[in-house]
Amino acid sequence: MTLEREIAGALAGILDQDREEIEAALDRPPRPEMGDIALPCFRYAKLLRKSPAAIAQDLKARLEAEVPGGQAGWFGSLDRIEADGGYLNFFIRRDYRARTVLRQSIEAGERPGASEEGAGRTVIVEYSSPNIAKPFHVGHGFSTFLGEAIANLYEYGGFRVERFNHLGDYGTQFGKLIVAWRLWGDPAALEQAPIRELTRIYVRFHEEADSKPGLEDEARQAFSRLEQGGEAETALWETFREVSLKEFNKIYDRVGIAFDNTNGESFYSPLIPEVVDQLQEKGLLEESEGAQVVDLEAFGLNPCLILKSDGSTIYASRDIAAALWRDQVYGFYKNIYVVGIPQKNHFNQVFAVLERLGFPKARDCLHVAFGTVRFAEGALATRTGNVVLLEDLLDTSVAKTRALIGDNNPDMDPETAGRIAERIGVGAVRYAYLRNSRERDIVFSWEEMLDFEGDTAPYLLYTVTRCASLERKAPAEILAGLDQVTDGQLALLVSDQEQEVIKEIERFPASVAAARDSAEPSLMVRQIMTLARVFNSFYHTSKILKAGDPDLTLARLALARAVGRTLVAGLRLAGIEPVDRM
RNA sequence: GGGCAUAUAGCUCAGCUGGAUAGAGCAACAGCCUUCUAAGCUGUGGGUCGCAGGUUCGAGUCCUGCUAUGCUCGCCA
Repeated sequence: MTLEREIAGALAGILDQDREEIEAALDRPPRPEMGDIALPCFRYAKLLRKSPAAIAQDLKARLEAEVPGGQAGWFGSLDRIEADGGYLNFFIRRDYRARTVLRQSIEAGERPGASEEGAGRTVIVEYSSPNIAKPFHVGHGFSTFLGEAIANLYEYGGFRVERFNHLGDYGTQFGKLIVAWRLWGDPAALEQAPIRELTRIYVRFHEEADSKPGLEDEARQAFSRLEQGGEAETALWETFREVSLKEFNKIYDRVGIAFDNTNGESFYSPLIPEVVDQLQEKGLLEESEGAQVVDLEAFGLNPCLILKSDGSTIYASRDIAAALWRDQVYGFYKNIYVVGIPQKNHFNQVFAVLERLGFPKARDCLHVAFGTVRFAEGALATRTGNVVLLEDLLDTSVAKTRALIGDNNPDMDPETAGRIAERIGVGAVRYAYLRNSRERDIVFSWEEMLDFEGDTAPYLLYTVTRCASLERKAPAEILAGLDQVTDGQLALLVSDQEQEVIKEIERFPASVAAARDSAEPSLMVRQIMTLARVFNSFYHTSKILKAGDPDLTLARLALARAVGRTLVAGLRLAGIEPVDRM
């Protein structure tokens, strides 16, 4: 039972109110010197016909009278209770917090905040999902890194996670590509730099299509033949898909992301007729302007187009078929789409059609939307070549890191330095995608992406290296006692700064759960940033190895170890690989 | 025009179900490396929380209207 619940229970008896309501009313004071748990008494003023301040005073007196101090129960974990204006403030004993929180952290080991609550349930996370034949640019980084973090968070909660890369490998754009290839394709260039060559002809297609409107029609016909299994078209499409995937995999390998399933849109296309049958059976399909649509007026949405007037499929039909297929094969608990905000309407329509179909898990399909990566001057655009490739961003970040290591740590051997630079450089970029709430746009700026000070991954990693360094430098006889640190030693950590660090260690599991449940890694990322800040502040004002008292040194080393493990766990969830020196 | 977002310090952003003096980072300025990694730490300045009403003991937070910006609205994905 939590302390909040105990307090709420005691207060409920005195106030003659519902315990759960009181527990919900409990708050955290804005500053540590005001206590740890607060009850605002304003709402009881009318009922009790007393001022909030008088109520707080009264509650304090009653609690102290009814539960004599020094007991072993929950009251014993409190240092004192104060009435401050209309607030009743509870102060937790510092020694109690130090030994309970750190003991728990020690027991959790490398996996603080991990749980098995998701055992037996499968979560599908669809993310990254680049378009074949198009460059993998910094815009794709958002879905890729956000999705990976969300997948990690679910795994950490004991869920079985299926990572889906829903490749954009179908649609009219491939008609365009086929037409363009036949007109201008250069096989040698495709061999050398496939995506560059495919982008080149794709861009050229759009340039020429402006003056030759017939090209667009040709492209639609080419796609139609592809969908009907035309041999020449299929062979070309397979080549495009294969060479593109090979290039994408270079990036995925580099950032340590491995998908369980790379079925693209093409995979689901053959499943659509069955969906169409089902829709027809239920009388949901209507003809409108030659196309087949599902009315969604009951959902406040426009009709969803299922089949175009030429009978070919569209992305909505593919997504509907995909959701049904995924449940058949995986029996998912949740089916999560990590896709940008602009597709909000599309997913609302898809989910609404699923619901009209009577699909029982329509509401377990979730669109986890995120903002747009753009330049200050405007959107990223493949067609005009106005893009920054993710690979170039990573290379630049790693190179800058490598130079910094050279300055700061000239003795490090080049191989180690290179390996560490790769982790830090990539981590810095990943962090930039995860630190803000996901629905915010990211205005791309080299300067901000390559900033390694303050609210950045290098700051977090630097803090980890400090913790690691302390253990490296600790005398062997002290280190030997670290695994057997006693409650009595831990209870020495009662300074303001030590307590702030301990509070943040305590908050970590809840921040992990909150980040997972709201598919918002920034909640956890920001929390470990706070932990790192309070630790660095402590580190600068307090001696650890030279604390003077061996017991205190041991306790502080235990604290540093707990900080290091918590930060490492959080960084890994964010997809950032830690380093132990830099 | 309909729908959905967003608006907080010079810049980038936090602010949990309404609660005590609105917080970080960057930038600016002033300090701190013979001492556990200075990619760090400490301090200073900087805010009519887009505007106007309303609800409430109490509003950055909830409601209404307005303004600005972004996204979206069947045969692209």
